Amino acid sequence: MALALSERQRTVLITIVQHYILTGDPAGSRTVARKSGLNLSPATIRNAMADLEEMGLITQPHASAGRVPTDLAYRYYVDSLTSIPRLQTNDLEALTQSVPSEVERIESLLEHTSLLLSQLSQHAGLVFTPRLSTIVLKQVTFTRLKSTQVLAVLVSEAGTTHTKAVKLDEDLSQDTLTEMGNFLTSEFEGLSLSEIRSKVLEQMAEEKAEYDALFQRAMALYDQAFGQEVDESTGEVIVEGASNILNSPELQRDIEKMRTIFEAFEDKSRLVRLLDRCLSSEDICVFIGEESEIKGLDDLSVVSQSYRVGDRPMGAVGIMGPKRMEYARVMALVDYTANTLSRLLAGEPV
Amino acid sequence: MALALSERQRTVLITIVQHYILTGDPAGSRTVARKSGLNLSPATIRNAMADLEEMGLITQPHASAGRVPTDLAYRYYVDSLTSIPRLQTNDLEALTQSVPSEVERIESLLEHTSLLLSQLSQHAGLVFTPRLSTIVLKQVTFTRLKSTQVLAVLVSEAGTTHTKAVKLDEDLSQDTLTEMGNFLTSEFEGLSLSEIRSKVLEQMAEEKAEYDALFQRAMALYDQAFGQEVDESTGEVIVEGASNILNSPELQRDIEKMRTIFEAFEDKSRLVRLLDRCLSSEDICVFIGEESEIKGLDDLSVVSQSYRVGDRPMGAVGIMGPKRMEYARVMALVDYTANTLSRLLAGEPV
DNA sequence: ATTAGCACTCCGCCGCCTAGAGTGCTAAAA
DNA sequence: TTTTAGCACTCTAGGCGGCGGAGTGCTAAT
Repeated sequence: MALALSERQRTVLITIVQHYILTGDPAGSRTVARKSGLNLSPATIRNAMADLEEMGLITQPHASAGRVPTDLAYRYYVDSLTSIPRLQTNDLEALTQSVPSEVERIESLLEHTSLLLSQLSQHAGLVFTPRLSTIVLKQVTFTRLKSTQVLAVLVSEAGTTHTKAVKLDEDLSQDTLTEMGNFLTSEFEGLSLSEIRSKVLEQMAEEKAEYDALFQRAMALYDQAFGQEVDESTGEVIVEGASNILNSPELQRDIEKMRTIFEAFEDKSRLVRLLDRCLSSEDICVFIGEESEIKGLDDLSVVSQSYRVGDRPMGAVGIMGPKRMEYARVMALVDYTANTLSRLLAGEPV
Repeated sequence: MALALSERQRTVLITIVQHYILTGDPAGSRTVARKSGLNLSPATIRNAMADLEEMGLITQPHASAGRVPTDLAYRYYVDSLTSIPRLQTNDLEALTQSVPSEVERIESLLEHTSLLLSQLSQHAGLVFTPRLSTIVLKQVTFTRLKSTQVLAVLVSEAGTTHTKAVKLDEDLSQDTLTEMGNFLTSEFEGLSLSEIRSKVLEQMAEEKAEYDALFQRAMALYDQAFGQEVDESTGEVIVEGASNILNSPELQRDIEKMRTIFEAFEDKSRLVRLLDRCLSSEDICVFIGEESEIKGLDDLSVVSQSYRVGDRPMGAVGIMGPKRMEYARVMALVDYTANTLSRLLAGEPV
């Protein structure tokens, strides 16, 4: 539903939102009259504000306070930022300085990214790692830990590793295991794990005679290690700088709210759902308050953008902060970071 | 310095500590008189309390409140728990139920352990992972990611993996890399990374002719991947359930304190120092307030115990909570968990 | 050595008030 | 018709005073 606002209403609304974001104080008619640039008296502004209140865009925290934006107003405000603004030059500097010249360990890179986002935004940083099914296989190896205990190690094209210990019925030698790994690698390299998954299921069902026994057992072993995992794994969530939430004056009042927020941060499984909604879109995503549909996050907003390798989305980065955040700046930050990360992962120079 | 307390003073002190731990309220002479079991009037208790106050064991938050234990009193209290108490049966049940029957992924196991500790203790759970130098090598492999980009993967005897991407000057084939990995594995399996480190340095210095060129280059590659890392790596810290800190009424008052606590949680590098102090001792460690020597943790206590594989300590588990915590219960919890973890990692049944 | 009694102190709470901010309404001005 | 000035009204934050309760330290009696 497109909101039909008069030019004046629009200006007043934007002024209120900006004022509130900047100061944290409700905006009164006097303040809006001065700040808006409209050459109108407070009384006139009051009329416009009454309209906006009726439309559910603003409210007063108590009867004789100024007006505060509702979630709807934030939505309107964010939608009115037609394009993602440019990065502020100081942010740009800070970012380019912190970009590592080389990726030594992807896991660390993602953690670092989350931390960086939190530090620059002064909110909580957020990074979703790829879910297993999207990963492209590069190599599989099996390491014999104990008599019937084997560690399956999978290396992806991006350079991430994924392991799982497997218990065997029989005691296989390291040589046999190595051979199995080679088999699987040569057969499946370059395929995504979900593709492999279906191939494995298919071929194990057929039990084609063209494959020798070793390969059959290798596939069984692979399936034992990563089969289920592929379907279930949702990827991880890396949250850094959660303590920044404690900076929000409007949340400091209510310890109970604070607790539910922190619990929401720790409940990774729910956060993952946001990823899905963000991955499907090319554009940057902004979830305001209840839009995240996560209990406990209804006092926060989440800004996130997916990062890609090649054309397909791998995961997402973002920040979580109070609804009263500098959307323009944060969106620029998140967008730039996602792009940089994409390029780093692709091995391109940045 | 051993504190010389009369039997009565001792009883009064313990009573105050226990009362405060249980209720969070300062203990007055009336309360202590009733609770202590001593058949004395409040007035008599008051005398003893005056003595204790003079010794710096208790204070009053304000002039007409009861007494509150100082850090010194907690120390005395903890020291007086001569042996680690038995686990409460309900805790024991909860623990045995949550112990996984099989270890599929050590990283997940450690995370799970931290979470478990936090849930049972209602404080923040803490797990230190082994530092690189103590790890025993099982296998090394190199995976060729791009023309001159190689991923080094190291599998430990315990089943953990450690990776690092390395940039090469020349483009080596996967076959060559595999051979290099095999060389290194056969040469170094069963040695700790720090032992390997010195061997590598030594042999690279000598450049013995008895080793062929491939092996020389393999060692150089290994060194590039893990050489520095071994000396620097401090292991990781896994903190779960940090939000439990928000439950402490005595901390809720002071948001600023809360912030520094959360920041301390996020500053992993400092937490690691505690590990060292705990690893060197066989016994369970209790750091009360400033004893942790970590800025921001001076309002908390840390209880931790190392876990071992075989005889050598690998890392530690623990909890962080308000100084006013049930030390007896928490210590039992941490000790039991550390032992269980040790056994799980050793592959023994639990 | 222990205890009862007492005067004293201090916090937390309640009710009261005031100053300030902001509103909605109405009537006058543009 | 739109805008503005004026005004009465409402509500909050914050300061002030006055308790009641809890706990203490001291002294004198047991």
